Amino acid sequence: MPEPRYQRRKQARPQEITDAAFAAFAENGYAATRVEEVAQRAGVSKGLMYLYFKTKEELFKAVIRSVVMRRVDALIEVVEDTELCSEDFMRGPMADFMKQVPGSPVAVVIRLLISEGPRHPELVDYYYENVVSRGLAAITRFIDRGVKRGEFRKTDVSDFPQLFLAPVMLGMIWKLLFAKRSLDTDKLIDTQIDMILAYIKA
Amino acid sequence: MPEPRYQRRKQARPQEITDAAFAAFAENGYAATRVEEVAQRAGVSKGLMYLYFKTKEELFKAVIRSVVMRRVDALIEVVEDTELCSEDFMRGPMADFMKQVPGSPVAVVIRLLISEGPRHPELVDYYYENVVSRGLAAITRFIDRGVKRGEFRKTDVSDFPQLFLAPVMLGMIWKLLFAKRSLDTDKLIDTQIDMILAYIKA
DNA sequence: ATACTTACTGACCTTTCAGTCAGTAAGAGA
DNA sequence: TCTCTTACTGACTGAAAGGTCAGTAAGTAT
Repeated sequence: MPEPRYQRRKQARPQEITDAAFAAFAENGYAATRVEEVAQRAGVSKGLMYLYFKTKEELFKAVIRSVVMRRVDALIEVVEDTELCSEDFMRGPMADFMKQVPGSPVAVVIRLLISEGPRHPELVDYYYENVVSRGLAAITRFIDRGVKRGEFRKTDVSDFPQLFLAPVMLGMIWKLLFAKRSLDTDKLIDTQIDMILAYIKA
Repeated sequence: MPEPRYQRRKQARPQEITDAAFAAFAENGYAATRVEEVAQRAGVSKGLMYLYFKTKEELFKAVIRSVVMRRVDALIEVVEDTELCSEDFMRGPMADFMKQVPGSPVAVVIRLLISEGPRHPELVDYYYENVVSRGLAAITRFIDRGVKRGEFRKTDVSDFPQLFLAPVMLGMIWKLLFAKRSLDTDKLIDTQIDMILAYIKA
């Protein structure tokens, strides 16, 4: 009895292909990744790729979406349901969240968006609406709540939630480009949080 | 008498080609830019390109180097030769410098490095040695000088000059990806400087 | 003018890769 | 066991783009 040459797995394929594509894109970027290489990683023929994704570009979009989907709501939920006082929250759960971003798949997505974004405006919009915009809004709500509770002064910071992202962003880029020149991203983030707190505490 | 079909300009060519390539890369990124398109922009035949640059990759490196060369020392000189007190310097010349980075060619270089850097480690090293490392060192010296003068407290900030870059970096990426969602980069930078000052002032 | 050097051209070669499709076999149903 | 459907394969195609090179003409020296 001959070993079956392949299994039919219609329902699992998209995930498998998407995962393989993510790994390949993470290593080499979009342009330098061949569809056939993704197929090999996914243990699938090149032809099948085009059964599930009409073009390489569609595959790219699917990859971004799948990564985004999986971990959007993490921060937002944490922010809304905490019982800690604002300072403890910033130094605790919020700092932890920020620290793990630079090493996460999100960093890869950002890199891909920076490289390919200008040629895929709808994708950038999608990412903005589903991640950036919601994340920033959550931070702003958090700050305003602190103000309302009398823990924080009223400052420019609630207009610039990006101040929280800035060191995370820099940490991401640094890790990506200058991996061998070490930078203590965690401490960088802690210091930024210290500064913000010193600046806004009532 | 027939119009000459071209001029020979051996010495001016490299610059011209490099400038054209920078413009093309800025618009479409490295991978999506055809050598022939660069040639057209430079008003030159495709063949000539390969006379001055052995490969497309060599051209890419030359572009990065030429941009870097032209404006490395700006910040560093300004920092060293000022007579302002540290706070005024940070709010004045230093802030101005930081604010103009996101719209400058440096932003394009960063984007190119993020996209292609992982495949050109020597180029990343070159950029790190000539720009990042020297820039950060200048900032650290500036902070330490402030401490020595009694203007600043001794804080973590002199270990993390990246805190100055972080909002600049975020501003760059934002402009690149989310151009249509406005962000007041200047005010973001001012706020970060406010925060840093509040944190380190003696 | 004439001979000579070489910056420059543009047609061509070659490779690479996204995308296609005729055919095959896995697995479900009868 | 024998269909029958369709998930899947892999050889193929066409086009795009990096790179080459024989030839041409701009400029220079004599």
